[in-house]
Amino acid sequence: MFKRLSIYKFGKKNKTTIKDIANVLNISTAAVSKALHNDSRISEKTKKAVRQVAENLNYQPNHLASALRSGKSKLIGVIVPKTNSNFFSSVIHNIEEGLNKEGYNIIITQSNESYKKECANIDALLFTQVDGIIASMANETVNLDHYEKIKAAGIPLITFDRGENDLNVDYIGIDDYNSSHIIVDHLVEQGCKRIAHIGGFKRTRIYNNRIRGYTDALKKHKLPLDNELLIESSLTKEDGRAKMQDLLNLENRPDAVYVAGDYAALGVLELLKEQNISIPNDIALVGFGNEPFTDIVSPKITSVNQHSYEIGRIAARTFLEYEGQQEIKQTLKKNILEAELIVRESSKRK
Amino acid sequence: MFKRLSIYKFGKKNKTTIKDIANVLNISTAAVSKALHNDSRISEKTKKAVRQVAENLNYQPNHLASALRSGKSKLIGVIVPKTNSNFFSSVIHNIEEGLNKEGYNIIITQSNESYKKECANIDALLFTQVDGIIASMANETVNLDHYEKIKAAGIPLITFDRGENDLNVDYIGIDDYNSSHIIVDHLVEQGCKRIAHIGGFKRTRIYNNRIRGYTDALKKHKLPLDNELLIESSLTKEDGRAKMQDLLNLENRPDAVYVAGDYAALGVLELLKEQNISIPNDIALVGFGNEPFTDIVSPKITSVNQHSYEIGRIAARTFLEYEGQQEIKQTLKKNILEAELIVRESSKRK
DNA sequence: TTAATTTGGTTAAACGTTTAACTATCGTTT
DNA sequence: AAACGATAGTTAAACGTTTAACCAAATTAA
Repeated sequence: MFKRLSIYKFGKKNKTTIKDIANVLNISTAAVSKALHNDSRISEKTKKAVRQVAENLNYQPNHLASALRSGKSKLIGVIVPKTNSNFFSSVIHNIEEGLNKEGYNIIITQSNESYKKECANIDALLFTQVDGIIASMANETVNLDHYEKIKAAGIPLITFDRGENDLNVDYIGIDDYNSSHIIVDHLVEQGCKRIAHIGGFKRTRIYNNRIRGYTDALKKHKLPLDNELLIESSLTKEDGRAKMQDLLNLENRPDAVYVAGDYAALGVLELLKEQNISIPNDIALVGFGNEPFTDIVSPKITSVNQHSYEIGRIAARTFLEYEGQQEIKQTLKKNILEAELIVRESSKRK
Repeated sequence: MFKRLSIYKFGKKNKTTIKDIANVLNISTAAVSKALHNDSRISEKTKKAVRQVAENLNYQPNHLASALRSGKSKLIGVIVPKTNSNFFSSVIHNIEEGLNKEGYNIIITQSNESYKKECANIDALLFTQVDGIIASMANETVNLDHYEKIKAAGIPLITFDRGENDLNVDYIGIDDYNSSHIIVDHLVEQGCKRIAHIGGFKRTRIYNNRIRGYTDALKKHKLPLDNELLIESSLTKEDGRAKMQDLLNLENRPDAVYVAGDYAALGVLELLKEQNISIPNDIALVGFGNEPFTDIVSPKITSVNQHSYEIGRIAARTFLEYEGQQEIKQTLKKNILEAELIVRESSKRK
């Protein structure tokens, strides 16, 4: 047995090119290229020979060269606020699966909810010559010029979850408006009469829709609309706590809280437990996103499943539909999925 | 106000090139290229003019072309088992931060703990002509041929957290062996006498080190080594439950369990709560990884902080040290950080 | 004054593919 | 027998940069 050397050299790229293959077989590089792409103008015999030699020489196509020549990098950029949430991680996984099949690879970037980082990400992706971008916007993002840049670059832009109507691009997400209806319906059914909503920023489309759904659902059930019970929040765990404390300070406390994000709902849960307020009997709690921890904590938090699988799959498919459609107009598609309420202990008053 | 058109065309890439700039200024493309790279052989006056025109024409360099010509893609591949863990997500963030500064961008791929996916990821990254790869191995991975491929490609390979000694590449991780000592010391201090260890797969270096640390620490404290108390696990939440049940079935139950992963520790916690076994008084519990949920559940789980920040930063720095070192031998570096035990309710017997 | 050096460029090839346009050979049809 | 159509390639340009090698003009040194 030899001990493997612990040292290896960089830069020593003795890469085989199609030229090497061509030389071995005494044919042109064009023939090799065509053979490898299974062009009909090359005989089966030559194709076999080329494949054999390519194998022997351990040929690896140079992606940069083909991308440069063909104008297609076969790379898709993905922008998400954060990867360490189950929702985004799962969406990414499914986008990847859908695109890999067609020979695309994805570049994942995180904005960390920062507008500046999102701009930098877009620049980096365009710089890398991606063939398309699938994005979910940062919370901070209001100005959309950087997204217009993508359109200006002439590549497809597909948004999911956090989109913006003004952008006029494809979108995949759940029906936030109706989700609020489902949640309020459920809480009313459990006997709740004063339902508060700790929502996200109104300027963000999805949160705005949830807010509209909430108010309309209250009207539907002929419940009074109390402005004190509708609160805007950054939806972090800490802000969830803070906003819940505000609600507890009210003279007329709510008997249910619908929080537009699971992390904030977790903050609410902690605060209520600390103050020995019974969940769901004193105050029922519903979160949003169905993050794994909603099923871990005690009491388990009722939440909304956002169908990350479907969203990822549809995003990939949507992009692929544009494939090859050079110079052809984009047909705008909005995919709105029906969300699913997962009822757990935090809102189930037997 | 104009209503923005909801339709835009793809492929219409009227991209400005250095040739366009050269034409405007009536100089050569070489001069433009040099001006943009701040070459000393170009006068300040020309540089200013070039930059101005570039700005006006909204010039965006074609990364593919420069990468092809220079042989450097300025792209670094990152391979992680999963992005939806706080540890990996945080490491990635810090790698990115370190590399962005130097003009590098990263491509994140997930293996989903699958050996096959890991192979596919490496192929995809090499295909994309990344300048280096920073990786943490999948649980499933035993055979290392695909990693040898990276070395064969002549680019730096840096591993973190889940590495392998046989690979002989740079590594950044915590001192797993000593972490076990710290944990056992802590549990002994709390009065525990029969400490079980639900560990990871022995074949994985980090888990093997934790196991060795565990047994050596027991010896150090003159505690008997009971094979029944040392269990190998896949460390999922479900397997954690199952392995804890095995421990509970023993005639002589342990009075403490040190679990090599937080998810498995969570399974343990759930099972113990269901069976009304008091934590930490009947059985003390320690996890590993300091995942955010350890601080959410009740009782909060004592765990080990793996310094994801440092790991990411060092990984980036390690790569950058190779920059420009073409044809120069790699000097093997193993960065072993001291882990930190975060003591919480699950092991604190007042 | 002449040679050497510096300054500020230019020219042309190269990176590894892809692809439009062309060609040579052979078998088939009228 | 001439024309045609397949078949199976070849040639050469192109993608947008970078860079080694070269060069002319201006400046400096001897």
